[in-house]
Amino acid sequence: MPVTIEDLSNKLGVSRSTVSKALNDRGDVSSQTKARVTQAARELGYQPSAAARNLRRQRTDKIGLVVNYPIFRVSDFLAELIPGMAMVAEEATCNLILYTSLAGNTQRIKSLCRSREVDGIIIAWPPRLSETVALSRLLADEDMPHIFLPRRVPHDDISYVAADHVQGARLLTQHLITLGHRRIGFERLPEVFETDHDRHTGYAQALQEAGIPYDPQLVISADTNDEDYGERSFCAFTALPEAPTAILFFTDPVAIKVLSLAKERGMRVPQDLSIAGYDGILSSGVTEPALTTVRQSTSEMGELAAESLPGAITEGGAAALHGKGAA
Amino acid sequence: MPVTIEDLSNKLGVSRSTVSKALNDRGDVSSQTKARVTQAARELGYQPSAAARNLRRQRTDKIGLVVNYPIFRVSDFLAELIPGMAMVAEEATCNLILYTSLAGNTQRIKSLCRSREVDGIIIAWPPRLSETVALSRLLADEDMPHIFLPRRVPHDDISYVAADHVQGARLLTQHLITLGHRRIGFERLPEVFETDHDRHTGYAQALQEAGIPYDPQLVISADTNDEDYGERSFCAFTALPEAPTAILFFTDPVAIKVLSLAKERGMRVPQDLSIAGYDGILSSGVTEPALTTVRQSTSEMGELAAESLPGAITEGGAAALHGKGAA
DNA sequence: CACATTTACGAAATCGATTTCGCAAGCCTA
DNA sequence: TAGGCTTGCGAAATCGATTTCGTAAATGTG
Repeated sequence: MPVTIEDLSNKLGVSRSTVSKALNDRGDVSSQTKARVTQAARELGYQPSAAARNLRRQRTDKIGLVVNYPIFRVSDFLAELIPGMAMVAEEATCNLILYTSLAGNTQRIKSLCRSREVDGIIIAWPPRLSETVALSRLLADEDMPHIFLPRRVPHDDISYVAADHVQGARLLTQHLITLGHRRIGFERLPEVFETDHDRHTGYAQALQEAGIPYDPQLVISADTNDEDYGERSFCAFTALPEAPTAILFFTDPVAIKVLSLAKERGMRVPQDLSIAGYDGILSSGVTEPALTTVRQSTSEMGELAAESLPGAITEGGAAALHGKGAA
Repeated sequence: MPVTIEDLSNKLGVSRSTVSKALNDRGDVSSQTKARVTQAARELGYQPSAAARNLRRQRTDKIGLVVNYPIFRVSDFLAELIPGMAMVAEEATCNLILYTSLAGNTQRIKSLCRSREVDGIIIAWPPRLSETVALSRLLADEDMPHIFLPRRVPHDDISYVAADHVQGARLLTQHLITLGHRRIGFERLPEVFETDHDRHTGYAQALQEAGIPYDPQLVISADTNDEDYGERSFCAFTALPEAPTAILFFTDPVAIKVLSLAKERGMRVPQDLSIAGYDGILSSGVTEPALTTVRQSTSEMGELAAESLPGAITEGGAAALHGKGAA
């Protein structure tokens, strides 16, 4: 049985209140008493019970990381995200609690809020916009500070951390233009997230700045997210009457897949076709030729999210927090 | 302010005890009363306070994942490990709490135990053997169920989950032998973990089974873990009077590095040199030529660890738990 | 009908901290 | 020296659940 505050107070012949005040450095305690208490606490290895403390203080110093998506799909991204978040959280004397099986289940999210086992929530991979907004309202109703990651949520009163995809896609496109490309393919994602919208905006901006006309034929929408995704996309581009000399893809795995397809068909990369990805995952370093890619500063985003939440919690109420530039 | 059990009892005109007993399905409550309580709880959206519950029950249904190593070094592995662990834990109505900054700090680990904010601990990447044993003793003294991952701990009373590296290395070596290799290089790791020892055992076993004499010259110890690690290793092997035709490396990143070095020097892989890794990380699928690799079933290990701990906690006292075959 | 047994519920203790508020002793001031 | 202030401490309330145990009513038994 661990040492309790009562054991301490008995041993010292002072009241529990005094012990508590001495250890927490608040209230009226003489410096002598404080010293005696501190000393005894160290000797007995006293550590306050987290449960008792949480109950009384009505806070837990824990942040929930709710992964709102089939987790196996995002584990690469997760690997970058989690370490940073956990470390930053711990610097603020918080810890991260993982919730992987709440996806889409409003009831269970509500339960999580009501049980008050976390002080705030980070929602990784929020659902489509309308649901995200609803989710945010729900959390706000429950007085639960929260933040979305890594997708922009275009509402003034909803907090998120996300890369600046407009800028990212613009830079990437500019890079391809600098290399001499004029016909640049762009693959739209089927999902209706801001991410896709922003990238498209950046792509269009870069074209305009370079005086290249925007050709709708070069913008192809991938219709689903299944296995053949990459292949169908690739075919759609190559089947074009005037095929692009470079293509922008949105996830490196897909770009890598397309790269190998292109090589299979005897195209030389990047001489015949330039392929660009977006995630900057590990593999980009090991493929050959190396993939042109914009690196999302994932770990930074995680850190930012973890940082922002304790602040919002302490100051009471989640302040609107936005933005985060891509590298 | 969330609904408390008192609100419920007031509304229904029954005592708190009755409400609690009804909801937890224990003690004497008439089925009518139980129905009324359940109904009201649903209506009001009552969810018991985690803190109050934890305090009274003296358990938290939380498992600590203590990453006992600079976390950025292991994030790839972590990405595979965490999802499985978290999901399994949640099936057992537990959650994982991340602790990334306790590495080696005995005091803080002791504090974690004493605060009782977790019911059990998974230690990822335990330190060298002697420290691991000491750590296990400490945790046992604190009555904290715990398990080590993913390294074998050769003590009967210490629980761990790890791949069967003897078998894994044996299979990999056999594979190379089947391909016709007779001189197979083996790289020993500088660290004194069982992992290295077991792999070496498996390697030696496979050679013996194939009637190939064990040549100590082919076994090279990497001395440190720095940047040039892969390069020095590679040079050591190629500098041998009779160079190996295949080499076993222990981490895929190193193997991949060596692969590119070999290509730089004009060697053809695998015609001139076979290179084998061990981790089975993503990159193995995207390098060219594909790396021969033994896949550690990381996610399974995570699941196993998460599974074993709640059992040990419930049954009181961590039962000795061992083994886990490699694929 | 008298007595033993169930059944259903509630009062109160408990988990282990924090925090408020009151009180006594010591000190100062006029 | 009487009255007001400060200082240091402790009694008790509180956070919100669970659990033990006692008791009244209902039921069963001879």
